[in-house]
Amino acid sequence: MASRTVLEREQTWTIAQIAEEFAITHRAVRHYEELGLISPERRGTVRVYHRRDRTRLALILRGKRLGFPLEEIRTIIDLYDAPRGRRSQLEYVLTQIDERRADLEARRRDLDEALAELTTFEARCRADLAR
Amino acid sequence: MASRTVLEREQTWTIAQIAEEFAITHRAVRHYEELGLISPERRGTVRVYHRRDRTRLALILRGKRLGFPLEEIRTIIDLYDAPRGRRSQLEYVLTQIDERRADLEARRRDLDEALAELTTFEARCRADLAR
DNA sequence: ATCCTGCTTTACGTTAACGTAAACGTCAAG
DNA sequence: CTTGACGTTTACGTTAACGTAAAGCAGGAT
Repeated sequence: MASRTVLEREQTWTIAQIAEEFAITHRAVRHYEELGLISPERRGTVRVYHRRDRTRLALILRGKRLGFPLEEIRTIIDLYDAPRGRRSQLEYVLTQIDERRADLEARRRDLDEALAELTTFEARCRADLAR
Repeated sequence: MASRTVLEREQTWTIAQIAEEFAITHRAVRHYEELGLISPERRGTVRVYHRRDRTRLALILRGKRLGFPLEEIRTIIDLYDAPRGRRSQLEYVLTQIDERRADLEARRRDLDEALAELTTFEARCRADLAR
């Protein structure tokens, strides 16, 4: 029993460690919490972060890099650990997944287009240079 | 000479037509102008838009869909019709292109990652559903 | 006991990207 | 010649995503 508690005691982090590791400010971390994107444990008044929170933070930051607003990011990552008990809920989640996929694929088309233009433009520049 | 002027008279658009076509407001169009992203001709006090402006607007909106800030979008599309006269300028433009490409490819990695996760998540949901 | 360090809340400030009047010019139609 | 229908400038309002003090608690070191 003693070894069990030791082995299963999962690691936690402070807000400073989290901020440091993800290269953001504590203010930003709390802001994400205010918007309901993460909800760390409270020990008394102090925030304690678990692996779950780190996972969500990684998703948040990737969402930001992709240019999504925080509110939208929230609905997305909430989707990932939504209760998928009843059949109706599962079906709802599946439709949401489809919407998300459509959005992401549209973005990828834009992105590939931009990259393609960049390539042909570079070719023109190199041609000018070789002149 | 008469046919020449008729044939070469290039088409122009009003701000209302532009806004309509791109599904944005006239206010947004003027905002982009204030930030120097487009610079339509002036006939007296009135704005006259040419094909060039439409091209830039398309680039602006795609940049927005990709989540870039307008200031950054400006530097990007300015790059496209920067003067590439002197060799030094061409070389500068080429380095800029490389930076842009790196940025876009990083985004694509994020995007593909997100899509992959979505796919495995969907599989889990479908499995749950088939239970 | 006090001091420092880290954490907390509260609250006002800031930047970006427009929205939203307000108030005025203009030109073709009635 | 007076409406409209568009166009223009000026300017203040709004939302998102934090930044930036300010002021206070809490626990370990001296």
